[in-house]
Parts: sequence; structure tokens; C-alpha cells
Amino acid sequence: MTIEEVIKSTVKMDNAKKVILNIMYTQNVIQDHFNEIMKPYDLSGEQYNVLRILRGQKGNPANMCVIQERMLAKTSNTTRLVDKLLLKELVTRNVCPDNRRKIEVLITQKGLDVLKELDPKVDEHERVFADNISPEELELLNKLLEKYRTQQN
Amino acid sequence: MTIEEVIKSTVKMDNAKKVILNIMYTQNVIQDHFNEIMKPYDLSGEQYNVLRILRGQKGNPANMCVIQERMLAKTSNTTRLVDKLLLKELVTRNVCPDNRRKIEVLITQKGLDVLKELDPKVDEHERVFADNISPEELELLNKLLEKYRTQQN
DNA sequence: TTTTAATATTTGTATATACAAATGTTGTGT
DNA sequence: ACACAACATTTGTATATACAAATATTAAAA
Repeated sequence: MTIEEVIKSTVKMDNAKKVILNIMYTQNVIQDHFNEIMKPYDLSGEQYNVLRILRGQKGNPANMCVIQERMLAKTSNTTRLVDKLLLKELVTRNVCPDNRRKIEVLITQKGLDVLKELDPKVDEHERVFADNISPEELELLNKLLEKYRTQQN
Repeated sequence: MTIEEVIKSTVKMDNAKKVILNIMYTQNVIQDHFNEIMKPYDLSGEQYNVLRILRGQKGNPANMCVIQERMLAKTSNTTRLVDKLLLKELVTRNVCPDNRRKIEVLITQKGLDVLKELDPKVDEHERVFADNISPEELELLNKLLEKYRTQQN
């Protein structure tokens, strides 16, 4: 399905416009698919993302600002995301003893267990889309996207 | 900047994962840039999108469901988006006389004027990114994205 | 040692999104 | 005509996002 078909466009668009709509729409499709996976676990995509960042710390706590800078959506509200994870006992949160401005967030065993259960489903999620194109095309797509947004930040 | 640098990833990711993150992040970058353009006009991206759909009707009113199906984010709440546009007097809203279930939404002259003022800025927005890659690459990027999401929906 | 600046996080607020339920209207079958 | 399904839209509610302002702590400067 071309992007014109998706938005039922009657007029011809140039490629510059089409690529923007294609990226926006593809992101929507991916996110909807991902949210479906997360739904039974009562996790939002961003909550999952925070958990994965914390697991990546390999036992070391992460400060709020470290979490923030590793997230895709740089304007997310980390405090409230962590609040939600805390309620579900997937993380712990403590004031850093060395610097009381900072907060140390750690993933709990329960959090690790949830991630482990999700791992194959997330892999599958990634594969479903990737399998639509060849490995060479996949690599090319990455390169093109990175080049496309070069100018910005 | 590669996607690994963006999220400060320490571990190596495979291309299937990278392409998902690249699409999500690129969408974020595009959207942030677009929101900056809309901000002085007190319009959200989706509000602008509705206005553009209405202009595309060329004088004919659009029903809510027509607007809905032409939007990228299929779960948007069209009623409340139109509410906002109505408050700003950018659209009119009337019950359809032939079928009182339906609503006829029309863009006003004021709405058309705002769009006209925005047109060059939106074109520029599209060009800024597109200019980072060649016309051939742009076309290829469109094809790859469309192929990538084929299976879904 | 005060004052000021910088850093890290939280809170408030307005808006947006997701999705189920409710409302009102029209079409269909009996 | 009546009941019921289908359709179009709105409303409610919970959560998410965007962004400015507030708070608390530490570092730096006078």
C-alpha cells in the first residue's frame, strides 16, 4: 500500500512530501503493533523502553538524566514513567548518597523477569517487518534514514 | 549521527532492531521540527493536517469519517480536533441535511489564509530533510518504507 | 561565607492520544 | 409499524506528551 493510498490522496505529491508521510505513517504502524504486544503486560512502549535501558546498566543504577538521554522521545517525562514502573514494582528508586540531587533507579528481579518474557515477542515484532525486505535493503534503509536526518542536531 | 549514538547504546544491535529505532527516532525529529513551525500559529500537527484535508476538498464539506480515514494517525479524535479548529474560526461545522447522523465540516477563508501563509514554511520543512539525500535516494527511501510495512494492515 | 549560578529532578497545566461506552439516526427485516 | 442492526459521531476516562515553573542540592564566584 503506497502512502497515497493510505491517506486517500487525490493529488500527486512530490517525493520530499511522500517520504515525510511515509516515515510518520510507518512509525504509527510499528507503534500500534508494538503496543499490541505490550498491552497484556500493562506496559506502554516508553515504559518498556525505560526497563530496557535499566537492564542495559547491568546492575548499576541509572540516574534520571541518564535514562532521559537514552530514550528516543527526548521530551518524555521520566519521573512519571518511573512512577508507573515503581507502582508495578518493576524498579526501585533511591536518592543517590553521593549527590542528593540525583536519583538512582534500578530494575528489580520482577522487572528482569518481565523483560525476559517479552524478549522473544519483541524479537518477533522486529522480524515481522524486517522480513518484508532483504538484508541488503534493511541495511540500506538504515543508512538512508540516518543520512536523511543528518542536518538536524 | 547513527541511531546507536543517539541512544548511546553500548551493545551492538542487529539491523532489524536498528531500523525500527531509526524510523521511530526520525519521526520524532521530523515532528519536533514541524511542531516548531506550527507553534507561532497555535496549531498542532494534527490540526494542520485536518485543515489540509479540508482544503483538499475544494469547497465541498467533509464528514468526520472522511477526515478520519485521511489522517495518518487513524486513532485521532476528530471531534475534538475539529472543536479546536472551530474555536479558532478556521472551520465551520454543520449537521448534514440529507443524513442527520453526519457532520459537514468546511474550511473557512481564515483557515485558507492560515494554510496559505504556512505553505512555504511547510515546503521548506520538507526540503530541509530531503536535501540531505539525492532525488534517487529519496525515491528509494519511499519504496523501501512502503515495502517494509507491506505485511501489516 | 554569602550570593549566585548550575545541575537534577519534580510538579503543574494544558493538550493529545487510546479506546470503550453512549447517543442519536438511518436502514432492514418481519 | 416495530424491533433490531448498522452507521456516524460524541463523550468519558485514563494515560501520555509538551513544556514551563518550582524545588532542592551542589558548585563556583565574590
